[in-house]
Amino acid sequence: LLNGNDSLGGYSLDLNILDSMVHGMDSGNRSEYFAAGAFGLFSQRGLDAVTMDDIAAAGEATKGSLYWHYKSKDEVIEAACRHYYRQWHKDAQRGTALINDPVEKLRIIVSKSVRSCLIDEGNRVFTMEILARALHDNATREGWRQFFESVRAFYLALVETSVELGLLKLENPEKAVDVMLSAMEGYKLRAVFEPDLCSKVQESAITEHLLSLLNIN
Amino acid sequence: LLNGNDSLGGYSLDLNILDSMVHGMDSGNRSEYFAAGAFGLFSQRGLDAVTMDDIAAAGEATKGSLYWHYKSKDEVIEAACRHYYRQWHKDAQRGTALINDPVEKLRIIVSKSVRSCLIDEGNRVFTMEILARALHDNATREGWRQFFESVRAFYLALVETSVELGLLKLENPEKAVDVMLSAMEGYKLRAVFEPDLCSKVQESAITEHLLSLLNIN
Amino acid sequence: LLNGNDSLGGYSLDLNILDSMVHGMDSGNRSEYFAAGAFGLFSQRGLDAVTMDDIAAAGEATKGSLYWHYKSKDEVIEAACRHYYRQWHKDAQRGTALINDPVEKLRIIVSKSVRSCLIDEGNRVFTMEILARALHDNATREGWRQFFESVRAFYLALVETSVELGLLKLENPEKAVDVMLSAMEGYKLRAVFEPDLCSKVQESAITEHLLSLLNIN
Amino acid sequence: LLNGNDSLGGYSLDLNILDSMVHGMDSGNRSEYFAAGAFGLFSQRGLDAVTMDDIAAAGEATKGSLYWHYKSKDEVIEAACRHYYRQWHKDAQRGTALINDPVEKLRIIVSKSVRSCLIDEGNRVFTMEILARALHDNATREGWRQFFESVRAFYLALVETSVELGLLKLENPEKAVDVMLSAMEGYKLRAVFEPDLCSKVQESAITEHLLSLLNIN
DNA sequence: ACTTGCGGGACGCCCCGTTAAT
DNA sequence: ATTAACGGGGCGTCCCGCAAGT
Repeated sequence: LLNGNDSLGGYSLDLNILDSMVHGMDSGNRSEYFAAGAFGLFSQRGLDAVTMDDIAAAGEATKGSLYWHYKSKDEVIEAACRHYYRQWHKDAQRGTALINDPVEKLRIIVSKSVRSCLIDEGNRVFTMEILARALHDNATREGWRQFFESVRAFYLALVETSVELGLLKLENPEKAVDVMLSAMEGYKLRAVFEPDLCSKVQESAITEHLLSLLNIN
Repeated sequence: LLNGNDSLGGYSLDLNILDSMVHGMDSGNRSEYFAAGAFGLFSQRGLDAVTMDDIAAAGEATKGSLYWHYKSKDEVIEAACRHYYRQWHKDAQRGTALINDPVEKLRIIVSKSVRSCLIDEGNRVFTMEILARALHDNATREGWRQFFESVRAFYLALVETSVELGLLKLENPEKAVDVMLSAMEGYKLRAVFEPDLCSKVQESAITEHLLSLLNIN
Repeated sequence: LLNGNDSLGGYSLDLNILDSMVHGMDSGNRSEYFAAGAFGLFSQRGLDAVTMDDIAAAGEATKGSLYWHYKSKDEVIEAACRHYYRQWHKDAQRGTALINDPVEKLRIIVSKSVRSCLIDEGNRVFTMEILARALHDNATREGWRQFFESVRAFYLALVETSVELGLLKLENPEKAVDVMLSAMEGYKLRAVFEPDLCSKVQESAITEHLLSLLNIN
Repeated sequence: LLNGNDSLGGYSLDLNILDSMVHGMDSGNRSEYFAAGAFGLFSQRGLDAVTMDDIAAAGEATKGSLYWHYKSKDEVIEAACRHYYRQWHKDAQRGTALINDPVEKLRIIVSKSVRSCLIDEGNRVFTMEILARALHDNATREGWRQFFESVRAFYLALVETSVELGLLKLENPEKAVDVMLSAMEGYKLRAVFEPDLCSKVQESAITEHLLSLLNIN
């Protein structure tokens, strides 16, 4: 029988990082509050333009408190990243929890991803900031690499299940997922200087294009 | 008749920015020397990690001298961008000057672009830095937008000529170029955290993939 | 008759501070534990380089606990001083308790002092730290002054007793003690930058020199 | 024949560090002005209590300017030390330039040293601060060690010359100088908490005591 | 009595982009 | 074209309370 949870659970157990991304240990407490606020500021003004004082103020506290939770700005940035990663996985799982058909799941996930990664300006900006930082910071790069890998695995599992069940026809599922993800990143990058490309009007068009790369629709 | 220079000249006259990109006013003198050095430093260490002192030292001069040529760091960054833009266009024109077949031109340009924009790490890093800056700086964004537009126009002119001459079959040339460029940007973005994606080994594979999006080969 | 305790008791009753130095009220409890730990850290890293967190951690407790015992860093430093003062007096009394001959007592005390104040690096470093602090802090200065005065009185009592008993020949006992103590401080100060001066090899040479200033041996 | 300049010049050429102490390269310019001001502040308030802003203000400039001359507070402290070292040597040479008799020279130098190192409170305080710092900072320690060595050599040369000329009777000149210097340091240290010990009233008494250790008078 | 978690200002150093003087 | 000077913060850290638990 088709059981989405199983198929997902299968790899999610292997990738223990995903687990920590979904059920972060920081959730609920003050640290996460700071991280969420920092994420907001970072996505508005950029990593460098946000000071530790700003972050503290956004958390309605002072720097002294902030530095109790995180011992450096680097750690705050890292926490903001984890906040973002967790959000994506939470979103993905919330949206597909009740669905069984893997193709339908793919439709939902792609649609959600377009909305969250491309249309949502805050997320898009934050992502770009982090990637620019990743150019010169190993930890940031590695963090994003792992996140991206988990996303890729997420998609791949669904695609391969769909193919196995005969619901999808793809010669090379892995390559298809890669091309689709690259296309999404391409949109993201171009949106930096062509904001209209990722305006709400384009949402369905982009979604359909990405799905077509997975041979869906 | 098919005349590459004409077809290029056609729109290049319209886009007066392109002209300045190809025949930059700074060329040859001291300012351009600073800009080139700054470009090198920026692509190695990142925009913020490079100080005005570094740039001055790289140009074998002092900060005072640098400030005589450029009145702020912003202007130096802008100049480094122009340096990059010019380089691309010079490269593109040098490579296609003696070729008449537009499809062949496309092959060359795509191949060159892959090498220069994706394989070349310095350029790739600099591009990312600039795009991150463009997120919060209008001038930078506008500059890149114009550059990208000129690149797009460059490709489009060649594609449309090819189609008109029956050398290429494309239902929607504009969209094909867009998809191809998005794919290229996608590679660029993923290469940030997956360096192997743009290693020299992948050069031909990437080139072929991009050309296939233009229905070439 | 010769009674060491009497001669000592004589001034010790006048200087009630000495009493508290020998029978500290903090002894045994948690406060003293903190003070001893702080003393250790101070003599290794210096007063400023040690944070309240460090001291708390050294006492296997948290800062909150430390602040329950002492209400400021100043108080902790003061306590560390008392710890050091007490140690000296305990040491001096333990070493001479069973001896009756005041000259022999002097020999022992000088020898012990050399070992504890000059050869022992921890004590030497701590002393210097405290003296530097005393330059600008009245309380610290006054504390050290009283300690030094008690030490001086200790020596003087023994010297005067010896002279009275005809065991020692000194024209001006007070001056002799002063010169001897100054010489000891001189060694201490020079040892800061000439560590060999107070290495273990020099122990007996220094001791003999100091005793010779009291006309002993 | 007796030629003070020769005898002094003899070792001063050997100790090239002394030369740099007397004819400092910083003299006259702005850097030295900062150093002198810093020295003053340090000797009043202590090394830690003086901020870079204070030093800049004392030099009638801003922090930016100060940081142009010295790249860290450590360097400023080092410069203040050099300022002090130079001062001593200048003073010593100025005072003995026209004198030929080495014993007379010794009288003058000891007298001057008492006045400058012991009676002068600023110098005394600064010295103590530096020595406390030397406890944990190698560079400071080494600097002071070299200075002290140069002072010792200065005295020793005069003493040995005097002995050779039969003007002074000393079995072990080296030891005599050492004992005298230790005694001086002893006064210095005790003056921290017994200010009267180095009050102006005591000047001649101390001087005579120190000279007596060299068997003079 | 003693601990813990957390919060709060203050400020020091360092560095950087930028002008005057010259 | 250059040396010298200028302010303006940012990060990090520190010393210190406060509340609630045990």
